[in-house]
Amino acid sequence: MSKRTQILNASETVLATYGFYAFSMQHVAEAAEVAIGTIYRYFANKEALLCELNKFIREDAAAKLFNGWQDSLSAKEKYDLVWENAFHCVLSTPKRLTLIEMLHFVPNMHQTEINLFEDQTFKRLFDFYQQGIDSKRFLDWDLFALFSVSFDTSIALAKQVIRGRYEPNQTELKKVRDASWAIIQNPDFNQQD
Amino acid sequence: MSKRTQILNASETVLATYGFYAFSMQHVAEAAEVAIGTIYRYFANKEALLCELNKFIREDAAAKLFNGWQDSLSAKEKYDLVWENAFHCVLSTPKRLTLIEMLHFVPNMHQTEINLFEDQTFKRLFDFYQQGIDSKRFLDWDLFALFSVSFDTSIALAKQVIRGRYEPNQTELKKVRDASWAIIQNPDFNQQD
Amino acid sequence: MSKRTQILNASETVLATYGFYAFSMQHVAEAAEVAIGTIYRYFANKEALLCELNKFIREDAAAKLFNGWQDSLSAKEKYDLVWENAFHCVLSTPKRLTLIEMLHFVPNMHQTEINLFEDQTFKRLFDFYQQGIDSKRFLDWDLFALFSVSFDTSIALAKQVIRGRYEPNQTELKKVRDASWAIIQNPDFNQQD
Amino acid sequence: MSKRTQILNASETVLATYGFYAFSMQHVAEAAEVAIGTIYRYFANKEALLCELNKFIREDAAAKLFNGWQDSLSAKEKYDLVWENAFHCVLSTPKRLTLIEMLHFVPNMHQTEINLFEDQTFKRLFDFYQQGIDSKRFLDWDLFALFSVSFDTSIALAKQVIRGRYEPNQTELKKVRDASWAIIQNPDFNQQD
DNA sequence: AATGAATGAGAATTCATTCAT
DNA sequence: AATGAATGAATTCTCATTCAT
Repeated sequence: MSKRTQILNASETVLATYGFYAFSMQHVAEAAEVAIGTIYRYFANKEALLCELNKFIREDAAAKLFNGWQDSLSAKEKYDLVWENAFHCVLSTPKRLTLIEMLHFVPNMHQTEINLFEDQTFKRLFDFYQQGIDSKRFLDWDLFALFSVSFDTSIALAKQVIRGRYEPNQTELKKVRDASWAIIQNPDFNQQD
Repeated sequence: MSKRTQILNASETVLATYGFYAFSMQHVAEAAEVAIGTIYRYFANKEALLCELNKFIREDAAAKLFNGWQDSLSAKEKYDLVWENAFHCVLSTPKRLTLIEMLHFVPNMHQTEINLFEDQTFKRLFDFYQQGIDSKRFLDWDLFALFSVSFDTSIALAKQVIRGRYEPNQTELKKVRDASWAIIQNPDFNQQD
Repeated sequence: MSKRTQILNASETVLATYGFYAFSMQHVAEAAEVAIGTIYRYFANKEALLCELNKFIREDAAAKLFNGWQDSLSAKEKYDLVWENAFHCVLSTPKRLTLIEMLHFVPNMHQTEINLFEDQTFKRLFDFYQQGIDSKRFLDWDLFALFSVSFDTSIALAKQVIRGRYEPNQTELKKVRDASWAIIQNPDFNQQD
Repeated sequence: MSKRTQILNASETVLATYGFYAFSMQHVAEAAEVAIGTIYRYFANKEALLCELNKFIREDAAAKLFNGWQDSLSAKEKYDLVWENAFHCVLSTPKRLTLIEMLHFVPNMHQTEINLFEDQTFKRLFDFYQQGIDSKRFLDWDLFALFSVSFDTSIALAKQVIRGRYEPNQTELKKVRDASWAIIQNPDFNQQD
């Protein structure tokens, strides 16, 4: 693993452990097992490191999200895959969602840039929804309104697990997932089936 | 407004504006228009201030969430009220959700304490759901699984608005809200109606 | 003495002792017997401290230069006073000339600003020369050409003393001083006397 | 040009541009277009580099000062040559005087060593003055007192030009030069002429 | 109760120097 | 000989906290 990646991984670990509250270059250096000066060979300063970490995390998250995706899968299979990937992804790195939120506060990290970046990494998911809308398979709502009642439920549920409020249960999980799929279906279209 | 409240309000403002990144007692003192020393008359130290801020924000959020709640309202009316209150509450203080996440990282702020505190502030909502489950009006799922596909959609949608991805639209909003209500209804129960 | 002055004095001492080579805020703080943080209460940063030091030194030098000046003195008495003040001033703070040179290298310290400042502090001397030129008492040269062969000799001589090349000797000193006065006299004017 | 000379030249450039304030081995390496490690092949460390630079600058200055010097020239011609060489030398490398001053602050660079070195490089000029004194052509003053009212005026005038206070003018320049020559002549001796 | 100057530990950053290639 | 990545001590600067007024 390259020094750069080593440092980025260490940064995520430190941030997830201590938060910004105690995110120091010293801690990162120790966690990455490099000298402090080495960090500055790869990143101009703390701010730059955090910006790069932002991208790094989002890219990694996107990769995990689409793990197993094949164009040959049916729409429902694709949905199930992504919904479950998201659920497990949040659970496996429970602090990440918070990290992503926190990284919004890094100076010079602007929403529009982040959105552009997200557009690219989540393009496949956005396209999937847009096709559903265009083909009348899904309700004729705004894409992001559909999101909030379907895909986002996987994240909402995972958060309840993280908070210790909910024990994941395979059967019930499938029910939630299927309900979130059902809710966005266009009744008219499915009658045609 | 008491000096204490003045300081807590200023703290939220500073935190929402600069994040932890630049959350200093100096900034808080300036925003609250008091001397630094004065903060220490009301809060033992920075950590204590942040813990109190955590409670302060949650209490305020809870109050806003149940604004207009009356026991005489019907179940659906109660749901609509809370769903919409949550939606507008997130929109009116868009950084709050992140603040709440970030405050988890303050040392000596433990998940179990927070959960206990949340249990109290959101008791009414939890009870509302539990009654729905017990009376078979809602699906026989875990309370928090229900949450994730119903109430949580208001927050997911508000977040899309904050991200600039979605323009709130009264008609569509109601559709989302109603769909999130519909999805947790027990079909057997409603047939009885 | 105010803390600010304490710090400026200490800064000159440290700079004169170690040069920029080892001019650290730590050294200044120790020499001024204050905490490092205290320096930052009076000066925004190291650069600002050096800029203020520049002014401080120049003001002090100007005060010493004109010590004893009275409008009632004759032209020659005024010249002798300033020439000798300059000579002793350089000798009493032998590193100052170098400091002044070095301070030109502080970023954001620009020649035009310095000249404006010098114009004010040395105004009396410039006026004195200008009157000499206008009244035809002095040679009809450029003011600063006159300077270089008269007033500047006091500094050139003092530097030789500092370098250990020359032992000041009251009688000879007067000869140099008087020669430097003689050289700028306008022969035509003095014939009129 | 040898790598060593390349590095010394780059050192002067960097020093003249940024001062000690930002004189780093990194900057020198970039300016010299060599790798940092290469500097250490030619100079033991930064201090050694600066000491060598000191010599390098002084040797170069001495060479320029006596450029065109021939024993066959008359005393006045020699004086004019050196006076003007000095004047143009200061103007062509305006930061050098300050550099030389600043290099005094490099640790282990002692005044006596520097004087010894100067004695060698300026020997010709010192001898010239001493012969003038011995032959009664010049005033019977200390050598360095004579210096301050004659040769040093060329440097004083050049400094006024650097400061932007004076525009060099060929005719006037000669007047200043000649006046500085006239002032050190022994009237008794010249009557003999 | 309120103030804000003073403190100094700790964080970010720089940079001389080393050393494996 | 030449390179430049890696190091970590030293430096600048910040900021929580104290305390005399």
